[in-house]
Amino acid sequence: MHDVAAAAGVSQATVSLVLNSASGSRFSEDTRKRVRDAVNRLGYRTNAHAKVLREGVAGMIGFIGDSVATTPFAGAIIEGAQQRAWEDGLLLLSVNTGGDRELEAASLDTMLSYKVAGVVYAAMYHRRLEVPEALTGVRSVVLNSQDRAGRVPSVAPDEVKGGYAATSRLLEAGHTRVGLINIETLESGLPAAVGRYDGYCAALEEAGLDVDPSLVRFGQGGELHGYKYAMELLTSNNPPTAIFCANDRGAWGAYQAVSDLRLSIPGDVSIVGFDNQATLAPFLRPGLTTFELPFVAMGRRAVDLILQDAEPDGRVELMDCPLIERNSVTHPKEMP
Amino acid sequence: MHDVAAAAGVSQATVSLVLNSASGSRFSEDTRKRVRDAVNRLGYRTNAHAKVLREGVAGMIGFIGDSVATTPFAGAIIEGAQQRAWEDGLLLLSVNTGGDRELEAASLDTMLSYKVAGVVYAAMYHRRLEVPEALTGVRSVVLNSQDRAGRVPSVAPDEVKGGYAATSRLLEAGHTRVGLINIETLESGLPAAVGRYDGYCAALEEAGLDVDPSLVRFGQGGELHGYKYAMELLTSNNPPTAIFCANDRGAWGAYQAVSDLRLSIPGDVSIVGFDNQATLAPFLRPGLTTFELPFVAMGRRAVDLILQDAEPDGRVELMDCPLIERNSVTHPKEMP
DNA sequence: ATTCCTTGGTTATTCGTATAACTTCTGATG
DNA sequence: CATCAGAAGTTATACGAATAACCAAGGAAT
Repeated sequence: MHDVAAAAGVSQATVSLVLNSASGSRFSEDTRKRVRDAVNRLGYRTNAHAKVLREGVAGMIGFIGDSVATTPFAGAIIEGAQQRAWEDGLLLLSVNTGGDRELEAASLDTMLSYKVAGVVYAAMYHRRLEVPEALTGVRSVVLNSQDRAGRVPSVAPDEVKGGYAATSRLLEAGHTRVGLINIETLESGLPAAVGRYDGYCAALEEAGLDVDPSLVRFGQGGELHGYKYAMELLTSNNPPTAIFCANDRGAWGAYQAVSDLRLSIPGDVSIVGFDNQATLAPFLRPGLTTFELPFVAMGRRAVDLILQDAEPDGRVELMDCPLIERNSVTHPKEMP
Repeated sequence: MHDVAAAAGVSQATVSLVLNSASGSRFSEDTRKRVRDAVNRLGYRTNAHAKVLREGVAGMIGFIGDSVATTPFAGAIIEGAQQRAWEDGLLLLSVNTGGDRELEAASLDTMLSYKVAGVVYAAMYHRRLEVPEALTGVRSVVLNSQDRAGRVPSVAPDEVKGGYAATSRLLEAGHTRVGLINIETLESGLPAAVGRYDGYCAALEEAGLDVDPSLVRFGQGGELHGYKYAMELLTSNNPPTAIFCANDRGAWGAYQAVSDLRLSIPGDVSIVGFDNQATLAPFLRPGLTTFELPFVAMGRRAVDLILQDAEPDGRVELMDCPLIERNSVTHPKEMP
């Protein structure tokens, strides 16, 4: 900046003021032009660190994820966060810890020494977690999970609403016997499992139907369990005409079971998935109707909260999972 | 740091020297202890910007990707880069541009103003690309692609070797009629298509076999083309006993074709894929034998080059694609 | 007794930017 | 004619750490 000043024949302060002050008429047009020319001629670029040193806060947001970047699933979360940050001219300082608490603490420490404007603490899958000690006192948001201690605001998918919407989609098509293949037991406490189940029950109840335990299965989220439980449900003596699979991988297993039983989707049985797994759901035949976890939106929202300097309370913000309509749902056979 | 100095009853310089100088005996043990105690008591954390301002270079590496984070595929690339960076205590300053050159230039500019130690320019898929103007003169590496102008060093997968290894795997199992379903035409110039094809030819040649054009197909990488071309190959009057699908999605299509023809894998036809797509290859029945793109290793290597201050030439470093053995390959039927 | 080394510090300066406070000049006004 | 008000800049300082250069005191060597 001193070089630019010298080249333009003005003082360093003038250069700074010309480059930064929005209030127009502080300097003569002539001077402003000389400064801008010198800047271009010399290829001057401001030193962000000097600026931060003076101002106290950097144009960066810390992003700590357990394995977000690697997960095919949740990579979009980082994308959303970064998009939103860039809208305010901020960059993301990111680290994937792979769950290593030591690395987590060390990298968080480094981030804080860089005076990040805030920290997003993102989890690969929706759960209740303990945020690191050093995060208290720092502007931060838990993403795709919830702070168990309830001190840091969280952004997470609305699992209940999702399960409700998925089940409703099938009920509205006219089904009255709707099976559920869940991803985990309720005892696991996994919000995705518990929430989607609750939504399933709520939708049935609202439609005046009872929850029939013989139509509900709890697996481990793999396609093997999807296959096994779909087989069980469809070969029972009073089979469902539709199945809500609480994740797409389970749905894939169900597809294989349906195929092995020489039945067809959606003609004989309608299926709704969950997750809208990019490398799976669109490629199944027929295309799987499913619900999308709003990763990009959640990433955006988390950064939003930081930029808006949200109250550091334990508020949990739940975001809608939009329906991705494809071709695996139709009305039940009996009804025209 | 001044506060710490005051609390410990020494000068700021002493604090700095005690905290940083490796050479032990500069100060008395007593003084050192007083300083360390004060640091802990006050919860002092160094201000990285002040340090950078003096030293001229930050403990950060810029990472610019076109869509790397979102791609289920290549997210691992960012993981590898970050791992390697952190081994030297550096953080990744990352941006996904989605291919927007303007955003790219702007974010690169911001990164440079943060005095990053170097910039990794990563592409979602392997191709030849133009690096941004501002990158010249900056320590940088092109990742998962190659600089067309040949000025920036590149790290990319060894497609030829991969194609060669995939084909060899089938030849070694005893197959002599090996089909190829490629992901693109050779005219596309796509290194993955051209390289894997070249490797295929080289392996056949080495085995003393001719390349039979009737066994080779060029698609667009989707499972639809995989299905179509596998159908063509397998219903021809002299069908192959094994197919090398140049990507896993194509292999998936081929699986469906095999299934529709009431044939079995690997009994009737062996299949090798490419990409080891995490959400696909392990879940096919039988598990797909395929090759992995070394994303983590490439990410690591790119940062490595930056940290080692590699010569800024157009060198291309090719990395091996390891074989992921599953169950889709066996010897041909005729041979016991 | 002077010089010289060692130990254990301190002082002063630098990095690049932002900005409060000051200066100088030119017209206009009472 | 004194003064007051903008316009157009400049000067000086602070942000926080690192480090070259300096200093003081105590012993050892000459």
